[in-house]
Amino acid sequence: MTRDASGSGLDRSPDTLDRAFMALADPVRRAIVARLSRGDATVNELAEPFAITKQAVSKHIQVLEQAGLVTRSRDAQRRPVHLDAAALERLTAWIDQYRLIAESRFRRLDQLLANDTSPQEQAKKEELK
Amino acid sequence: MTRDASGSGLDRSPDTLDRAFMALADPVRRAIVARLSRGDATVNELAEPFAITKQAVSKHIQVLEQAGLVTRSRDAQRRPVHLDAAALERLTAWIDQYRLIAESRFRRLDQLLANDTSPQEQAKKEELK
DNA sequence: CGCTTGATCAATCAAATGGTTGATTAAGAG
DNA sequence: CTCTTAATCAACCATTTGATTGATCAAGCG
Repeated sequence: MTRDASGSGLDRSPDTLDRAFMALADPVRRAIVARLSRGDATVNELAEPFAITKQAVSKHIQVLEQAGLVTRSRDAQRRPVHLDAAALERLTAWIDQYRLIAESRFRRLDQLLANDTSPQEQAKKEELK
Repeated sequence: MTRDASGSGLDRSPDTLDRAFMALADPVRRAIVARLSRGDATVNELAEPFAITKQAVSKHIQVLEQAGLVTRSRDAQRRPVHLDAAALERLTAWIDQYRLIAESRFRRLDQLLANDTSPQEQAKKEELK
């Protein structure tokens, strides 16, 4: 996957949506997001509830960071991880974009069925396929 | 991977969320979702815009189906694929759940900052989990 | 300075994934 | 029945990923 497939050379690197959805596809990373929603935390704090090493958690955070979902700052030798709520909102925006289209289409179809419209009008409206 | 092993009982089995986010992590599958938002379609119709075989598209649809994002029915020898808007809504619901928590926390923090709080203390206030 | 803590880097390994080609099933059409 | 179309199944290959262990780096602390 991730191959160009179009010859235009535009899709060279996986975009932010790829990384963001991929990041949330893992239960450990989702748990990290859940934890971070309540406040910033360090790698060690995040690693504690799980039966995986800190190195693994560090990698997970790298994934979340490259997906733009979290940011990291410096506080002495600690590197607190911060959840970016705006990035989450961009995800829901993408999903809703198509969800709303599908729902409005469903509502229109529902109306047609309720109104018992003439076959010709139905055929017209059905060109949205 | 995908192992809970934490005993906290948060995420146990290969969840629907896993599959759903994983499904949307692929640009081809997102394009399929975008196309399906405008109406049901067959494998061949979906495969046409892409430089991949119909078998590959069939696999993508299987992934989307196991993620609960689409359903398939029978129409003679055709098997139209249908987008499940409710499944998309469940995804946004999960994201928003934590996005809203993070945002409300940010607003509280914002209020604290407005009350003349130095950046160092900001990190300490972060302990309001 | 050496020592401890927090975090990352590096090499490695098993398992999963995306895609392909080729064969096969399901349902109609001639 | 034979042929065509739609779609899936099956075997296979290349790449990627998650996780581990061991070493390394960075920043205080005694």
